[in-house]
Amino acid sequence: MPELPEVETIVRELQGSVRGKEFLKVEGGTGRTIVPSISDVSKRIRGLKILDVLRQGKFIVFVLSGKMRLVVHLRMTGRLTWETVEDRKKYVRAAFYFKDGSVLNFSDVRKFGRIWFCTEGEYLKITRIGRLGREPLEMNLSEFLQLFGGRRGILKNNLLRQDILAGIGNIYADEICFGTGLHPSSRMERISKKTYARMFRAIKDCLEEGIRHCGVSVSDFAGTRGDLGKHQDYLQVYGRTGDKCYKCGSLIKKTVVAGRGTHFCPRCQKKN
DNA sequence: CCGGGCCTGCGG
DNA sequence: CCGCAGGCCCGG
Repeated sequence: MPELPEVETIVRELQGSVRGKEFLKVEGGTGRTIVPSISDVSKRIRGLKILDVLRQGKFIVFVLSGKMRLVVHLRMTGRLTWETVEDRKKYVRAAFYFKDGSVLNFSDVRKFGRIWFCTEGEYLKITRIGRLGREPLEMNLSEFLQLFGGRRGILKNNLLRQDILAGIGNIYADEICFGTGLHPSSRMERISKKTYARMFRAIKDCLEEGIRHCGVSVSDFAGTRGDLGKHQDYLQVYGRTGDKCYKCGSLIKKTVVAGRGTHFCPRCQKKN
């Protein structure tokens, strides 16, 4: 499940490899992976060049010539890999062919992933990037307090809301709660300003460390060259059910919060 | 705020 | 062989 650090890893790799490439065609199976249809996109994308690649939340945005955008969301099991990587051939849902002979594959086991081809004028609405909240790594403490300070409800639900903070998913939400020292089902309205300051640091630390280790590769994530991330070896709670907490030695527990599997240390993380 | 839908693989 | 894995959307 690619979240902000995993998507950032892919985007940084792409920035070093796809700028200036010119599209030839797009091939792939039918279905709803690509919007509009793959034949339509294939015709219209021919001759366009990639000017830049950037990340917005968990979206990957290719800035193309002709005022066009190609936007990718990997959702759960999506991957963008070069064809030279022997990567899940039977799950390739779209293959992007370039004039220089290279091919970028979008593979996706569960078919939740989406690709949009649209104009720069409509891409915010069509892809819902326009509804994203703030980028957590481009925020200072006072902005964070302004954003989170007056909120109500359950902590983890708020961390997962893309319209408040963009890019946090289930893994990093659990890690951020641990870093803050709060149980994921803590009530927002009872969190003190001091604790919010700790949460702000935890958000930055968890995401930046994830990027430094090129993401978490439990389940499906891999980079564009097929290489795996290393951050799974540094997680404090996610996926560590029954293992000892690195801080206090208690056994990590798992429950359900916000409808998702939720990992926490019963001693370090108290409900407020 | 919850739960179902979208999908498939895989673990219990 | 059921149900879990959890991205996002939608309806209630």
